[in-house]
This record gives sequence, C-alpha cells and structure tokens, in this order.
Amino acid sequence: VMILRSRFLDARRKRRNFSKQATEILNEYFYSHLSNPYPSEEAKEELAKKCSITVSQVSNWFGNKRIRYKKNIGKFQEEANLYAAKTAVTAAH
Amino acid sequence: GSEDKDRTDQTNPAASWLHARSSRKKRCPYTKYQTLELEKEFLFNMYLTRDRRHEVARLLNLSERQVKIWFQNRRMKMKKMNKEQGKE
DNA sequence: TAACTATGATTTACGACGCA
DNA sequence: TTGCGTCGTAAATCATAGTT
Repeated sequence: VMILRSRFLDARRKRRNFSKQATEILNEYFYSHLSNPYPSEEAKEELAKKCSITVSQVSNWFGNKRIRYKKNIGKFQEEANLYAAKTAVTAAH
Repeated sequence: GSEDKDRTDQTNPAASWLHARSSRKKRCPYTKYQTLELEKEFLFNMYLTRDRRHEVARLLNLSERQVKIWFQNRRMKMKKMNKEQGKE
C-alpha cells in the first residue's frame, strides 16, 4: 500500500515548463507589484485562469520567484527593466 | 546601523518585503526511515495524542515539536491532494 | 551526450491568528 | 493562559527540463 502511495506521489513530480505566455503574464504581475508581490487569493485565481495553470502553481511560481529574485537581484535586473518598460507603455495607453 | 540595508533598496525599487527570517532553525531533511515511519503513523491516525507524539519523537529521534509540525504539514498536504483529485 | 543551469514542486519550520 | 488547529509563507532541497 505504501509503495503504491509513494509511487503515486512521486508521479506528480513530473513537470513541464509553463508556456512563454504564462510566464509573461506572471512576470508582468510580479514586476508591476514589486513593492508587494503577494497576490491575493482572488488575484491568484485570475492569474491561474489567464495562464491556464492551477492556483497552487501560481503560488509555487510566486514563492520561487520572490526567493530567487531576493537571492540575486542583479541577475534579474535586465528582466525587471524589460517588464517595467512594458507596463509603462501599457499604462500610457 | 541600518543605512547599509537601506542602500540596497535604493538600487532596486522597494524589495523590502518582510521576513528577514533571522535565527530560524535551518531546514533539515528527514531520513527515509523517519519519513516512512511518520507516514505509517499518519496512516493509522491523522491526529496524534500527547502520548503518541512523545513516543514517535523518541523512536525517530525528533523533537516533539518537529513531530507536531510534521503532522500539521502532512494534513495540509493531504488537503491539497484531495482538492486536486476532486477536480480531475 | 555529459555537464551545467533553469525551473516547477516538495519538504521543514514558523508567524499569525482561531478556538476550546 | 496554554496549546494545538489551519493558512500562507520562507528557505532549502529535490528532480527533471532545457541549454551548452
């Protein structure tokens, strides 16, 4: 029983990278809320829908993003500028 | 004293989102044996009695606090799994 | 194709807050 | 007041996908 259980559990560790589009949407949210990148439950649900992923996956993504960003801000500088510019253009129209 | 920290935030737009997690016990992965025994116990009952918790902690060389928290986390995991299963 | 890196998921450990 | 419950998260680690 335990073996079957653990086998079932391990199977979920198979993963696929998110689509380019989904990553784009998540990053847009992250960088436009950089002062407080903690989406509410409602915001998570909306992001999940837009990205065609689950709410849990959205939570995982933000958890990973926050810690990895904080760990090495320099590495994400270029990406940050890119999305900052993008949202600036969007906001202007 | 705190000016050095503030300077970092200056360079990078407000990345001061809390949790400076100081003085927290570093995460220590449990052994295969510990995890397996905890899973067996969980299968028997999802909630521990005081005595059982003490016994399990002794047997696995974990603190009672660690065992308590393991069960709390395990219940959350189960809840999450049930939610996902129910949707498919 | 064997390293190496990026990335999504899971595992420990708490803080915040609820309830008995 | 103590003490264990859930919820959301940090941080480390795991395991595989993607890259060089």
